[in-house]
Amino acid sequence: MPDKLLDIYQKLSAHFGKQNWWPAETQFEVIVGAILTQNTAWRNVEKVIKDLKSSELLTPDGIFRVEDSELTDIIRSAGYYNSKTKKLKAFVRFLYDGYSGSLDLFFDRPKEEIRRELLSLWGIGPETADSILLYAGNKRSFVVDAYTRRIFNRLGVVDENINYDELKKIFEDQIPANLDIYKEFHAVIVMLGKDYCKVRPVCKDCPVREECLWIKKR
DNA sequence: GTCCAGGGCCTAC
DNA sequence: GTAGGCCATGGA
Repeated sequence: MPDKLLDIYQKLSAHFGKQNWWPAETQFEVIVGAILTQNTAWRNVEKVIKDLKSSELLTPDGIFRVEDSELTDIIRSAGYYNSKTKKLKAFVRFLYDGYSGSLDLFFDRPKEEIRRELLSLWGIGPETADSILLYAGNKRSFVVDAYTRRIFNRLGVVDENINYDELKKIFEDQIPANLDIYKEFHAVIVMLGKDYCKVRPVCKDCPVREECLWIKKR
């Protein structure tokens, strides 16, 4: 069944509707959100984004200039505030060092090159790099997260211990080379994960329960 | 009180 | 190269 992934996508898409991810007004807001939401519930990030905006700090220049202690204070409710302060600072320092603080310059290169560079930064791992590439840079780079691995393991598509790059490649090999599908597929995966496919799943009314092997062998 | 959330880094084997 | 510990808040 070569089109299994697309089949799942159609079902999720029909069930959840268009998500128009990532919810952000600027490229930089996507990047900040991607770092702040690492292992953190999005609702805890929303407040911080709002506060950064009202403090007029949600720009490369703003993050570059703000004192570490003030930044830590503002992002506190997103958790891991010490390391996230360092991560945000590391990114804007890199952006100024290499690209005069310009995201347009930064993104105006082949995606493989951008990805390697993002991964070399402290605090940016594969998921954050791919989120930035896809939702801030509009590059086709599929985002894999804990939900993706859990869901497609339960659906019988992959082993639960499959590594990040292998799982990413499976998606990129099988879905159409379409930016909108890349964005929406990951978005509805997260919706499914949040609403149904949690660590302790809520299988009643799950839109893909018919194809879920995990339910059957439970 | 316990578990979990749109990860990633560091250290030990 | 990988398993385990660590980082921390807020909601269920």
